[in-house]
Amino acid sequence: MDMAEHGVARHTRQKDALLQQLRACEGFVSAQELHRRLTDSGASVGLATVYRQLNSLAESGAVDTVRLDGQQMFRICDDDSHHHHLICSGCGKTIEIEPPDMEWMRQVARSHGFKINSHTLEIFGLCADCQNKRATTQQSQGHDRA
Amino acid sequence: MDMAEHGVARHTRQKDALLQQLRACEGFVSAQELHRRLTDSGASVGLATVYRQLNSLAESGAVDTVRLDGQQMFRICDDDSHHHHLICSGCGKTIEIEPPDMEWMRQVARSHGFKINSHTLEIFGLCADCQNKRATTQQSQGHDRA
DNA sequence: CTACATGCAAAGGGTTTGCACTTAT
DNA sequence: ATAAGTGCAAACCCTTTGCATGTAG
Repeated sequence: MDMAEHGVARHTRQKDALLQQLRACEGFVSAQELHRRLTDSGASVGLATVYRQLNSLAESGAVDTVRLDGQQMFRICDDDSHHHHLICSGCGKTIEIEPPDMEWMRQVARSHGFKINSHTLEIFGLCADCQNKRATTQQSQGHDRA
Repeated sequence: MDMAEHGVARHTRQKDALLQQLRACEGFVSAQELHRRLTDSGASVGLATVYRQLNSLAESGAVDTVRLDGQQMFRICDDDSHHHHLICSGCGKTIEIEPPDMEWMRQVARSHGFKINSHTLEIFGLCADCQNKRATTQQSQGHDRA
Protein backbone atom coordinates (compact mmCIF):
# COMPACT_ATOMS: atom_id res chain seq x y z
CA MET A 1 0.00 0.00 0.00
CA ASP A 2 1.18 3.45 -0.81
CA MET A 3 -0.46 6.75 0.02
CA ALA A 4 0.46 8.06 3.39
CA GLU A 5 1.72 4.97 5.07
CA HIS A 6 2.06 6.93 8.25
CA GLY A 7 1.22 10.57 7.73
CA VAL A 8 -2.17 12.21 7.95
CA ALA A 9 -4.83 11.59 5.33
CA ARG A 10 -5.44 14.51 3.04
CA HIS A 11 -8.59 15.90 1.64
CA THR A 12 -8.65 15.78 -2.14
CA ARG A 13 -11.10 16.26 -4.94
CA GLN A 14 -10.54 12.69 -6.09
CA LYS A 15 -11.21 11.17 -2.70
CA ASP A 16 -14.43 13.12 -2.39
CA ALA A 17 -15.63 12.12 -5.81
CA LEU A 18 -14.75 8.51 -5.15
CA LEU A 19 -16.51 8.34 -1.81
CA GLN A 20 -19.55 10.08 -3.19
CA GLN A 21 -19.75 7.70 -6.11
CA LEU A 22 -19.16 4.75 -3.82
CA ARG A 23 -21.97 5.80 -1.53
CA ALA A 24 -24.25 6.01 -4.53
CA CYS A 25 -23.67 2.36 -5.27
CA GLU A 26 -26.27 -0.13 -4.24
CA GLY A 27 -24.16 -3.18 -3.58
CA PHE A 28 -20.60 -4.13 -4.35
CA VAL A 29 -18.64 -2.47 -7.14
CA SER A 30 -15.35 -3.39 -8.68
CA ALA A 31 -12.55 -0.87 -8.86
CA GLN A 32 -12.84 -0.88 -12.63
CA GLU A 33 -16.56 -0.27 -12.53
CA LEU A 34 -16.19 2.52 -10.01
CA HIS A 35 -13.56 4.14 -12.15
CA ARG A 36 -15.89 3.89 -15.14
CA ARG A 37 -18.70 5.54 -13.24
CA LEU A 38 -16.42 8.30 -12.05
CA THR A 39 -15.24 8.95 -15.57
CA ASP A 40 -18.78 8.90 -16.90
CA SER A 41 -19.96 11.32 -14.25
CA GLY A 42 -17.35 13.81 -15.31
CA ALA A 43 -15.19 13.57 -12.21
CA SER A 44 -12.13 12.09 -13.84
CA VAL A 45 -9.98 10.15 -11.42
CA GLY A 46 -7.04 7.99 -12.41
CA LEU A 47 -7.50 4.25 -12.22
CA ALA A 48 -4.44 3.87 -10.05
CA THR A 49 -5.87 6.38 -7.64
CA VAL A 50 -9.12 4.48 -7.46
CA TYR A 51 -7.21 1.35 -6.55
CA ARG A 52 -5.04 3.10 -4.03
CA GLN A 53 -7.98 4.84 -2.46
CA LEU A 54 -10.06 1.68 -2.27
CA ASN A 55 -7.23 -0.34 -0.81
CA SER A 56 -6.64 2.33 1.73
CA LEU A 57 -10.30 2.42 2.65
CA ALA A 58 -10.43 -1.35 2.89
CA GLU A 59 -7.45 -1.41 5.16
CA SER A 60 -8.94 1.20 7.43
CA GLY A 61 -12.17 -0.73 7.52
CA ALA A 62 -14.21 1.93 5.80
CA VAL A 63 -15.22 -0.41 3.02
CA ASP A 64 -16.09 -4.06 2.83
CA THR A 65 -14.47 -6.20 0.21
CA VAL A 66 -15.49 -9.47 -1.34
CA ARG A 67 -13.75 -11.38 -4.07
CA LEU A 68 -16.21 -12.35 -6.74
CA ASP A 69 -15.47 -14.00 -10.05
CA GLY A 70 -11.97 -12.76 -10.49
CA GLN A 71 -12.01 -9.34 -9.05
CA GLN A 72 -12.22 -7.55 -5.78
CA MET A 73 -15.53 -5.92 -5.05
CA PHE A 74 -15.90 -2.99 -2.71
CA ARG A 75 -18.75 -1.46 -0.81
CA ILE A 76 -19.17 1.22 1.79
CA CYS A 77 -19.10 -0.51 5.13
CA ASP A 78 -22.08 0.38 7.26
CA ASP A 79 -21.55 -0.17 10.92
CA ASP A 80 -24.40 -2.60 10.96
CA SER A 81 -22.87 -4.61 8.19
CA HIS A 82 -22.37 -8.22 9.07
CA HIS A 83 -20.19 -9.30 6.16
CA HIS A 84 -22.58 -12.00 5.17
CA HIS A 85 -24.30 -11.85 1.87
CA LEU A 86 -26.68 -13.39 -0.53
CA ILE A 87 -25.22 -12.64 -3.93
CA CYS A 88 -26.98 -13.04 -7.24
CA SER A 89 -24.70 -14.46 -9.89
CA GLY A 90 -27.00 -13.09 -12.52
CA CYS A 91 -27.35 -9.40 -11.82
CA GLY A 92 -24.89 -8.95 -8.98
CA LYS A 93 -27.58 -7.92 -6.54
CA THR A 94 -26.46 -8.46 -2.97
CA ILE A 95 -28.58 -8.84 0.09
CA GLU A 96 -27.24 -8.51 3.56
CA ILE A 97 -28.17 -11.43 5.74
CA GLU A 98 -27.70 -12.18 9.38
CA PRO A 99 -26.77 -15.65 10.47
CA PRO A 100 -28.46 -16.89 13.64
CA ASP A 101 -25.38 -17.55 15.66
CA MET A 102 -21.68 -17.30 15.06
CA GLU A 103 -20.56 -18.48 18.44
CA TRP A 104 -19.72 -21.94 17.14
CA MET A 105 -17.24 -20.26 14.83
CA ARG A 106 -15.21 -19.02 17.74
CA GLN A 107 -15.41 -22.39 19.39
CA VAL A 108 -14.30 -24.26 16.31
CA ALA A 109 -11.40 -21.88 15.87
CA ARG A 110 -10.36 -22.17 19.46
CA SER A 111 -10.50 -25.93 19.36
CA HIS A 112 -7.98 -25.83 16.54
CA GLY A 113 -5.76 -23.26 18.18
CA PHE A 114 -6.67 -20.68 15.56
CA LYS A 115 -6.82 -16.98 16.16
CA ILE A 116 -9.61 -15.71 13.94
CA ASN A 117 -8.73 -12.73 11.85
CA SER A 118 -11.68 -12.50 9.54
CA HIS A 119 -14.32 -14.63 7.99
CA THR A 120 -16.58 -14.64 5.00
CA LEU A 121 -19.92 -16.22 4.42
CA GLU A 122 -21.23 -15.76 0.94
CA ILE A 123 -24.16 -17.52 -0.60
CA PHE A 124 -24.25 -17.41 -4.37
CA GLY A 125 -27.31 -18.09 -6.41
CA LEU A 126 -29.92 -16.53 -8.61
CA CYS A 127 -32.44 -13.99 -7.41
CA ALA A 128 -36.06 -14.37 -8.36
CA ASP A 129 -35.75 -12.03 -11.34
CA CYS A 130 -32.74 -13.76 -12.81
CA GLN A 131 -34.26 -17.19 -12.37
CA ASN A 132 -36.90 -16.20 -14.86
CA LYS A 133 -34.61 -14.47 -17.33
CA ARG A 134 -32.00 -17.15 -17.53
CA ALA A 135 -33.40 -20.54 -16.79
CA THR A 136 -30.60 -22.36 -18.56
CA THR A 137 -27.30 -20.88 -17.55
CA GLN A 138 -24.50 -22.12 -15.39
CA GLN A 139 -21.37 -20.53 -14.08
CA SER A 140 -18.03 -22.01 -13.22
CA GLN A 141 -17.04 -21.09 -9.68
CA GLY A 142 -18.18 -23.75 -7.28
CA HIS A 143 -20.73 -26.43 -7.83
CA ASP A 144 -24.04 -27.14 -6.23
CA ARG A 145 -24.04 -28.56 -2.77
CA ALA A 146 -26.26 -26.17 -0.89
CA MET B 1 -13.61 -23.72 -21.26
CA ASP B 2 -12.06 -25.77 -23.99
CA MET B 3 -11.22 -29.44 -23.94
CA ALA B 4 -14.06 -31.63 -25.08
CA GLU B 5 -16.97 -29.33 -24.66
CA HIS B 6 -19.25 -32.15 -25.60
CA GLY B 7 -17.32 -35.25 -26.59
CA VAL B 8 -16.06 -38.00 -24.35
CA ALA B 9 -13.17 -37.40 -21.99
CA ARG B 10 -9.92 -39.04 -23.01
CA HIS B 11 -7.31 -40.71 -20.97
CA THR B 12 -3.95 -38.98 -21.14
CA ARG B 13 -0.61 -39.10 -19.44
CA GLN B 14 -0.98 -35.49 -18.36
CA LYS B 15 -4.37 -35.99 -16.79
CA ASP B 16 -3.11 -38.97 -14.83
CA ALA B 17 -0.06 -37.14 -13.58
CA LEU B 18 -2.16 -34.16 -12.61
CA LEU B 19 -4.73 -36.16 -10.69
CA GLN B 20 -2.07 -38.17 -8.96
CA GLN B 21 -0.23 -35.05 -7.93
CA LEU B 22 -3.47 -33.43 -6.86
CA ARG B 23 -4.39 -36.37 -4.69
CA ALA B 24 -1.00 -36.15 -3.05
CA CYS B 25 -1.77 -32.63 -1.87
CA GLU B 26 -2.84 -32.07 1.66
CA GLY B 27 -5.08 -29.07 1.29
CA PHE B 28 -5.68 -26.57 -1.46
CA VAL B 29 -3.14 -25.94 -4.20
CA SER B 30 -3.00 -23.22 -6.78
CA ALA B 31 -2.74 -24.09 -10.44
CA GLN B 32 0.71 -22.55 -10.51
CA GLU B 33 1.86 -24.55 -7.52
CA LEU B 34 0.47 -27.76 -8.92
CA HIS B 35 2.24 -27.09 -12.20
CA ARG B 36 5.46 -26.51 -10.30
CA ARG B 37 5.11 -29.79 -8.43
CA LEU B 38 4.38 -31.65 -11.63
CA THR B 39 7.43 -30.18 -13.26
CA ASP B 40 9.57 -30.95 -10.23
CA SER B 41 8.37 -34.51 -10.11
CA GLY B 42 9.48 -35.04 -13.67
CA ALA B 43 6.04 -35.36 -15.21
CA SER B 44 6.14 -32.25 -17.33
CA VAL B 45 2.71 -30.87 -18.12
CA GLY B 46 2.04 -27.55 -19.76
CA LEU B 47 0.71 -24.78 -17.58
CA ALA B 48 -2.20 -24.22 -19.93
CA THR B 49 -3.11 -27.87 -19.64
CA VAL B 50 -3.03 -27.67 -15.88
CA TYR B 51 -5.46 -24.78 -16.00
CA ARG B 52 -7.72 -26.45 -18.53
CA GLN B 53 -7.70 -29.69 -16.62
CA LEU B 54 -8.40 -28.03 -13.28
CA ASN B 55 -11.20 -25.93 -14.68
CA SER B 56 -12.71 -28.95 -16.27
CA LEU B 57 -12.48 -30.87 -13.01
CA ALA B 58 -13.97 -27.97 -11.11
CA GLU B 59 -16.86 -27.73 -13.51
CA SER B 60 -17.57 -31.41 -13.23
CA GLY B 61 -17.43 -31.16 -9.47
CA ALA B 62 -14.39 -33.37 -9.08
CA VAL B 63 -12.45 -30.65 -7.34
CA ASP B 64 -13.31 -27.95 -4.87
CA THR B 65 -12.17 -24.43 -5.51
CA VAL B 66 -11.63 -21.52 -3.20
CA ARG B 67 -10.33 -18.12 -4.05
CA LEU B 68 -7.58 -17.11 -1.67
CA ASP B 69 -5.42 -14.04 -1.85
CA GLY B 70 -5.54 -13.50 -5.56
CA GLN B 71 -5.64 -16.93 -6.97
CA GLN B 72 -7.88 -19.88 -7.36
CA MET B 73 -7.06 -22.81 -5.15
CA PHE B 74 -8.04 -26.36 -6.01
CA ARG B 75 -8.43 -29.53 -4.03
CA ILE B 76 -9.69 -33.00 -4.73
CA CYS B 77 -13.30 -32.99 -3.65
CA ASP B 78 -13.99 -35.78 -1.23
CA ASP B 79 -17.60 -36.69 -1.00
CA ASP B 80 -17.56 -35.87 2.66
CA SER B 81 -16.17 -32.44 2.00
CA HIS B 82 -18.30 -29.66 3.37
CA HIS B 83 -16.76 -26.65 1.68
CA HIS B 84 -16.14 -24.93 4.96
CA HIS B 85 -12.65 -24.17 6.07
CA LEU B 86 -10.41 -22.72 8.64
CA ILE B 87 -7.56 -21.20 6.70
CA CYS B 88 -4.28 -20.01 8.13
CA SER B 89 -3.13 -16.78 6.56
CA GLY B 90 0.37 -17.52 7.69
CA CYS B 91 1.21 -20.95 6.31
CA GLY B 92 -1.84 -21.70 4.20
CA LYS B 93 -2.83 -24.68 6.29
CA THR B 94 -6.51 -25.46 5.89
CA ILE B 95 -8.71 -27.38 8.22
CA GLU B 96 -12.05 -28.75 7.25
CA ILE B 97 -14.77 -27.75 9.66
CA GLU B 98 -18.38 -28.65 9.94
CA PRO B 99 -20.89 -26.01 10.86
CA PRO B 100 -23.65 -27.10 13.23
CA ASP B 101 -26.56 -26.37 10.99
CA MET B 102 -26.99 -24.90 7.56
CA GLU B 103 -30.73 -25.11 7.40
CA TRP B 104 -31.13 -21.44 8.13
CA MET B 105 -29.17 -20.77 4.96
CA ARG B 106 -31.84 -22.38 2.87
CA GLN B 107 -34.52 -20.54 4.76
CA VAL B 108 -32.84 -17.17 4.33
CA ALA B 109 -32.40 -17.80 0.64
CA ARG B 110 -35.96 -18.90 0.20
CA SER B 111 -37.27 -15.88 2.04
CA HIS B 112 -35.50 -13.69 -0.51
CA GLY B 113 -36.59 -15.70 -3.49
CA PHE B 114 -33.05 -16.86 -4.14
CA LYS B 115 -32.13 -20.17 -5.64
CA ILE B 116 -28.88 -21.19 -3.99
CA ASN B 117 -26.17 -22.24 -6.33
CA SER B 118 -23.20 -22.45 -4.05
CA HIS B 119 -21.89 -20.99 -0.88
CA THR B 120 -18.63 -20.43 0.87
CA LEU B 121 -17.77 -20.16 4.48
CA GLU B 122 -14.15 -19.42 5.11
CA ILE B 123 -12.61 -18.41 8.37
CA PHE B 124 -9.22 -16.79 8.05
CA GLY B 125 -6.77 -16.48 10.87
CA LEU B 126 -3.50 -17.69 12.23
CA CYS B 127 -2.89 -21.24 13.35
CA ALA B 128 -1.14 -21.89 16.63
CA ASP B 129 2.26 -22.27 14.97
CA CYS B 130 2.05 -19.06 13.01
CA GLN B 131 0.82 -17.09 15.99
CA ASN B 132 4.14 -17.74 17.63
CA LYS B 133 6.28 -17.08 14.58
CA ARG B 134 4.70 -13.83 13.55
CA ALA B 135 3.16 -12.01 16.43
CA THR B 136 3.08 -8.67 14.68
CA THR B 137 1.76 -9.09 11.17
CA GLN B 138 -1.46 -8.11 9.48
CA GLN B 139 -2.93 -8.83 6.08
CA SER B 140 -5.18 -6.78 3.88
CA GLN B 141 -8.24 -8.78 2.86
CA GLY B 142 -11.07 -8.10 5.24
CA HIS B 143 -10.84 -6.58 8.65
CA ASP B 144 -11.56 -7.95 12.06
CA ARG B 145 -15.10 -8.51 13.08
CA ALA B 146 -15.10 -12.12 14.10
C1' DC C 1 7.86 24.46 1.92
C1' DT C 2 7.22 19.52 2.45
C1' DA C 3 5.10 15.46 2.52
C1' DC C 4 1.17 13.30 0.78
C1' DA C 5 -1.64 12.33 -3.32
C1' DT C 6 -2.27 11.89 -8.27
C1' DG C 7 -1.57 10.39 -13.08
C1' DC C 8 0.49 7.96 -16.43
C1' DA C 9 2.49 4.23 -18.31
C1' DA C 10 4.98 0.20 -17.55
C1' DA C 11 5.38 -3.92 -15.12
C1' DG C 12 3.48 -7.91 -12.80
C1' DG C 13 0.85 -12.07 -11.74
C1' DG C 14 -2.68 -15.16 -12.69
C1' DT C 15 -5.54 -17.04 -16.23
C1' DT C 16 -7.29 -17.75 -20.91
C1' DT C 17 -6.97 -18.44 -25.85
C1' DG C 18 -5.50 -19.17 -30.86
C1' DC C 19 -3.38 -22.35 -33.44
C1' DA C 20 -0.62 -26.00 -34.99
C1' DC C 21 0.64 -30.45 -33.41
C1' DT C 22 -0.15 -35.09 -30.79
C1' DT C 23 -2.42 -38.84 -29.66
C1' DA C 24 -6.26 -41.78 -27.80
C1' DT C 25 -9.96 -44.16 -29.60
C1' DA D 1 -9.19 -41.08 -39.67
C1' DT D 2 -11.14 -37.88 -36.49
C1' DA D 3 -11.81 -35.28 -32.77
C1' DA D 4 -9.99 -34.59 -27.98
C1' DG D 5 -6.12 -33.00 -25.64
C1' DT D 6 -1.56 -30.65 -25.48
C1' DG D 7 2.02 -27.05 -25.72
C1' DC D 8 3.64 -22.69 -26.62
C1' DA D 9 3.35 -18.05 -26.74
C1' DA D 10 0.62 -14.22 -27.10
C1' DA D 11 -3.28 -12.03 -25.34
C1' DC D 12 -6.13 -10.53 -21.40
C1' DC D 13 -7.64 -8.67 -17.16
C1' DC D 14 -7.08 -6.88 -12.87
C1' DT D 15 -3.90 -4.81 -9.95
C1' DT D 16 0.37 -2.71 -8.38
C1' DT D 17 4.36 0.33 -8.81
C1' DG D 18 8.02 3.82 -10.25
C1' DC D 19 8.51 8.27 -10.99
C1' DA D 20 7.65 12.94 -12.15
C1' DT D 21 4.17 16.29 -11.20
C1' DG D 22 0.52 18.49 -8.53
C1' DT D 23 -1.36 20.30 -4.20
C1' DA D 24 -3.19 20.34 0.64
C1' DG D 25 -1.50 21.62 5.01
